[in-house]
Amino acid sequence: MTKPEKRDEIVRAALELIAEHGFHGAPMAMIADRAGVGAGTIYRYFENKDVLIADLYRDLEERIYPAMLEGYAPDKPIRERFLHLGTALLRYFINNPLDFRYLEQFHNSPYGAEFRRDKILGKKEGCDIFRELFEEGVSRQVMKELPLVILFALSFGPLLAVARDHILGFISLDDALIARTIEACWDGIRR
Amino acid sequence: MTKPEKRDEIVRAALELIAEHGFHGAPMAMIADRAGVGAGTIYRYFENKDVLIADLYRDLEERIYPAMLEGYAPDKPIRERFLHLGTALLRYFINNPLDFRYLEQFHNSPYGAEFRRDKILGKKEGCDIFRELFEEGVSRQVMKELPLVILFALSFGPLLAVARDHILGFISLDDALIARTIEACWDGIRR
Amino acid sequence: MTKPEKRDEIVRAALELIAEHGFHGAPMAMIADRAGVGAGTIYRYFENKDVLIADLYRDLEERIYPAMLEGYAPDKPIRERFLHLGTALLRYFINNPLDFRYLEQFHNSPYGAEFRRDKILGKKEGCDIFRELFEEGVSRQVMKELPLVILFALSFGPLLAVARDHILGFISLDDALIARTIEACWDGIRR
Amino acid sequence: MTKPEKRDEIVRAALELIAEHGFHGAPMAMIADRAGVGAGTIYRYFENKDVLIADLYRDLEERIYPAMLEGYAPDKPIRERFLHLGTALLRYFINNPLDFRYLEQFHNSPYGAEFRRDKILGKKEGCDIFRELFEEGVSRQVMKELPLVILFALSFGPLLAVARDHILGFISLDDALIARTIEACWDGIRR
DNA sequence: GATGAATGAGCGTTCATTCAT
DNA sequence: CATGAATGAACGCTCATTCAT
Repeated sequence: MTKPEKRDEIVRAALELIAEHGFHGAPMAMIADRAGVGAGTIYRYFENKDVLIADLYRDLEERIYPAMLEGYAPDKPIRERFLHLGTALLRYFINNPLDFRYLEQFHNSPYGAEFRRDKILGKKEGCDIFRELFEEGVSRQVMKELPLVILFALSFGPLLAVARDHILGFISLDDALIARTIEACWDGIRR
Repeated sequence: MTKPEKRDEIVRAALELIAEHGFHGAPMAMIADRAGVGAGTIYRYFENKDVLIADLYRDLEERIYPAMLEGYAPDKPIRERFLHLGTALLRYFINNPLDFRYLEQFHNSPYGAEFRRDKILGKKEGCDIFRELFEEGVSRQVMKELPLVILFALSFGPLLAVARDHILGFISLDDALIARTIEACWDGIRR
Repeated sequence: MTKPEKRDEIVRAALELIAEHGFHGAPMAMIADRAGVGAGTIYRYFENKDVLIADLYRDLEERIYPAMLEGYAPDKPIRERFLHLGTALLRYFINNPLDFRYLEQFHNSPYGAEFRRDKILGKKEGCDIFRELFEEGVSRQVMKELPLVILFALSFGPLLAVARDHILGFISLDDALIARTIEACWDGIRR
Repeated sequence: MTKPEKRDEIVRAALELIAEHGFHGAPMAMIADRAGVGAGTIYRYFENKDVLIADLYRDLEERIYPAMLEGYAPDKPIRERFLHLGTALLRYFINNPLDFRYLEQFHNSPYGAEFRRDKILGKKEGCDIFRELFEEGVSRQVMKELPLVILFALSFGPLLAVARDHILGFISLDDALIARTIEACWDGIRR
């Protein structure tokens, strides 16, 4: 087994366990076990548990960004672009519930404190596309003239809540419901 | 020092520490220390840490509900009622950031798993008022015909996100901004 | 409630709880509760838990001694005297299982270490009657010429074992079985 | 230091401390200390304290049984067989006082409650040999026609008492005294 | 004198991390 | 390199004892 494969196994095991049982329910020994490596091996790839957790988070972001951008057409109207991004993100969460659960665990924990500013996608890559969209929307007077942070909240707030409800089984989202939900988000931010 | 005062000190200390550092970062000994009591004393008032955490949550709910209902006029139009409740809740969180942070910690943890369904205010009293409002709004065709769960998400999602941003200092909400935010939420759910 | 009554209640409660659940299962607070007194009150009558436990033991001894001597006729033959004492003791244990269980708990614990030498009845009063009997039996060549300690062992060993078995329900002793058991003990020590 | 050596050290330390001070007087930390290992190390070999205690007991049984059967001749007369077993057992206790003290602690404790019925050696292997002997003795009319439980009591009761007295230094048993004691036990049960 | 709330040392146990193999 | 046995600090919790009322 070569190096990157081992790292992947560790990351996968950690994601599963933490998503399912929280940080509390995922001791390093258990992660090592599930990954099929020795406990000490984890420390060859990650300095300590905090670093593992943070790296895992970054891995996640890098998976979400391309999923969101697939089929994205920057020259379409703002509304359509918003609907595309929102739908893609919500779909990603629904199709990757472990990722979603991990994200929630991470954000709501001391581990994620330093990353919190960045919301779902941080101020890095993934977020830029939304930021640009919002800035364009505001300047073109298509969206409400509200601080970016609030536009984010109006978009991601419902989106995350709805994803959680679906994953926890409180509701079952089909394509129609997803579309209507994202449209309702749009109603919240549009002029 | 009489009985209720000690209980209050413990509750206050636990709220502070848990809101600030999470459940993990608030050992019983530290809570006792901050409360100015012996470690064993906590167990005179709370059977164990889980019970302390759950009781703390219930205390919180009982403070939020009346704050939200103050000045509530059930005979006013649906929109105004929604704005009242949303504004009151957001204001409460802004004025009681510790309560808000605790609530978030609680919901996102095994402790709060059983309460999760109930969203912010549980399916108990506090939530009923929102549920009734939504049901009335839908049946009177003032609100979108969406599942209740989604209407909740469209309302509370942004509200909580905005509260978090304010408390973490990413934005400073004044009365005007609060009003515009809640109105944007309304735009999301209204027909 | 006057002083001696309170003491009695404490002693009774402690006996019950310790006999039933062992020293481990009988915290001072529980004893106080069962006795209907405050936790601190126990310390007016007993310096600490060890003293309570030792005093309780002495109380017990003082109840057993007269029970054993009732109807004892020092001028009867040695065999008959032995049978009387053995039967009386076994009967006492069967009729007072709590006392017996406590005695066992006590002897087999660090608390009883210093008393162990004295066997069931210590080298005090209660034991003297047996010692005298054994000494007389040996010197009159009615009993085996064995060290007193061994004669004690041959008498009390089976007696206690049989009492325990009865109390734990492994056997049900009736008058006939009691008599035959004590007679078998006699066979063990007699010439 | 390899694996079994560490386990052995822990078992030895636990045996010593528990035999000497009882379960209460042998905290895990103290056992670890005496064994020369870290506190957590014990838990690699024993799930928890209860399991350590029960395993220790089983270890003991497995040492006693063969010691008792060494040189045992099943075709010798019943009396001789009884004398052999009794002598061997008493000798074992005298030569292994720690084992004896541990056994007593164990039987008289909640830990040993489930094993109590089985007397010294449980109803497993070790005990069967005695049971068979008694059953044969009764059916051949060599022993008194008493319930097995009582025959056990008449045999083990004195044996254990005498072992205890020797170990506590109240008497010093030599070969002659051992023989005469076991013979006295035989007198108790024989016809 | 009686109380019982308060105490804190001490318990059994977990787990992130290390390091000899 | 990879391992996993070993570690010990830190946790949640109990309970004998004290002392203000």
